[in-house]
Amino acid sequence: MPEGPEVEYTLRTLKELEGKKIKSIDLTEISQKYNKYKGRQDEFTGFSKSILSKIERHGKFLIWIFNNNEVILNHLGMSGKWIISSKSEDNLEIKHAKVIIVIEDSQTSAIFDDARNFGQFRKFGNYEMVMRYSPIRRLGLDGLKLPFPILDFQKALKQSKNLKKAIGRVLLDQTIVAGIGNIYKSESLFRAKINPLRTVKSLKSKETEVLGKAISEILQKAVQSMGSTIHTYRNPYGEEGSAQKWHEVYGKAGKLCKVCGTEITRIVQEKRSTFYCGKCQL
DNA sequence: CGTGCTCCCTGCAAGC
DNA sequence: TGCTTGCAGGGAGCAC
Repeated sequence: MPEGPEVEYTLRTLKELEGKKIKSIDLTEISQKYNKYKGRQDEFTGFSKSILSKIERHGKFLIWIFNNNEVILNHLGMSGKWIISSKSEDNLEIKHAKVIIVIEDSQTSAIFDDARNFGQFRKFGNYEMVMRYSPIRRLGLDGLKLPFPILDFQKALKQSKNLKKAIGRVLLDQTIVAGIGNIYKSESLFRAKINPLRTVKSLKSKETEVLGKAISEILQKAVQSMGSTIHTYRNPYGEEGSAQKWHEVYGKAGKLCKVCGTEITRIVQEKRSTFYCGKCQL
């Protein structure tokens, strides 16, 4: 389940492709089963012979920039992953491959594999068009930015639309902090000892400061662990992350809190699971 | 323009 | 054992 840290780790790996010449960007046969890819191959023929100049991460989005000025907006969704392969026969074994980027004059290709089809891979005419695209334009501060901009975080929380909402749901709002997903939401609140049901309005300045620090520490630690592997996530070399080994509350409903021994609670906020310790988190 | 709602999709685990 | 059910998850696109 890629969140900001998993996308960041993916980016760092994919950066080895920067500066390389593209032979082709191909949508796979299986991709044509799905409306979001169907009949779109023509959009990607113009990338042949272009150079991949740079890949950027904006929140959980990856933006692929090419020297033909065209840009690809890419999101891993919940099950999407990139696989860097140096053997073409590998491609056949990847069951849900949607896109194959072949590098010129090498055996290397990058394959976008996305079992649940929540991922995105779409072309924009240029970089400015992507920046104007609403989900990108509205992204809030980057949760992985160092040092974490505490004051900006506190200011963003204070927007009137947030005040009556529970902090557990506001943390998933990418227009506030970009890069937090459901796992690190619960883990950050546990680290900050804040109950996910607390309204934003009820949080004292000191508490939001502690929360901001907790978010930053959790996300950084997750990147260092190569992300969390729950079900599907792998980095582009097929390696699993290890952040799930230090999760304190996520997915641990009914298990005992390591700090106080109380059973971890699972609740549903905005149709998303939230896990917390009712004793530690007030 | 922002907000809130439904839908997208498959693999896996739990329950029967 | 084998079937059904529910859950996992972030964003697109739409109506308002």
